[in-house]
Amino acid sequence: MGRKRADLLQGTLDLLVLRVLSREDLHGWGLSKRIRQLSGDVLEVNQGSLYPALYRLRDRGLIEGSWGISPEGRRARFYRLTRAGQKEVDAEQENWRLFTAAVERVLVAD
Amino acid sequence: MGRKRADLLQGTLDLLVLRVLSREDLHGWGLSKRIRQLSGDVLEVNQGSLYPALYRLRDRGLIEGSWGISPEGRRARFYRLTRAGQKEVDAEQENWRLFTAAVERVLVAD
DNA sequence: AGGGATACCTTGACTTTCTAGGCAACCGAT
DNA sequence: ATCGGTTGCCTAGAAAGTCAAGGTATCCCT
Repeated sequence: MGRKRADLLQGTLDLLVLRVLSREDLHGWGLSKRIRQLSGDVLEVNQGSLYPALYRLRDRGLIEGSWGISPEGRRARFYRLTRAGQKEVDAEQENWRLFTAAVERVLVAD
Repeated sequence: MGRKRADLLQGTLDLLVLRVLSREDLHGWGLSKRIRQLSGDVLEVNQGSLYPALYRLRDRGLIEGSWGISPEGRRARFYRLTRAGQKEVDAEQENWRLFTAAVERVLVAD
């Protein structure tokens, strides 16, 4: 019900995850912290949204996961972009830009 | 399943409707055409999304509707912003800007 | 008579997100 | 030794918004 700040708009989470993973392989927990940090503490990624999103992306063949050891020395599953994911992130970002530009046009119309 | 663009991101429709109504009173059909036109034919508003959105906004007390005659001479329900709606549109727009700026920061990081 | 445009409205499925948990291992402090 | 905090993964159920696909009615033009 209440609209908090930090609530994500449907569809943006996939793009954010893909874009961050396009720069570095990360595990879920780290991804969450990275997105929050990069966004300047504006975007909060819920675990309950993140993991389902990762499985979605994996099922679509855009990312792959493998177990490893986190910088903190814990067992963690690291994700990396597949070839398809590298293409998808560019497409989705282009899309996002087109979309926000269109919204902006409506917002500022004369 | 397929993701077309023109699909709206959840949450933006309310803002678009409020912003357009903040400049002119319109009925559903006209609102739909106006948003498409202002966005440069990028944003398509489905009737099945628009009417529920209008009722939501009405139930939240942000807009009011009244029957009238459209420019084409047809019976149509015109909506206008309430006082609360005028405040809300500014708040939601500010919110949208903060959100997109945060996303952009993640997208272009280093 | 028929088709197209205008205009309103509803239903059901679908997708995504959120809330709110659970589980486990590790670490520092008491 | 145990307690709380952190790291880390995962899931179930509910809530919300959008979409596809309808239906209804009136008006106008051919």
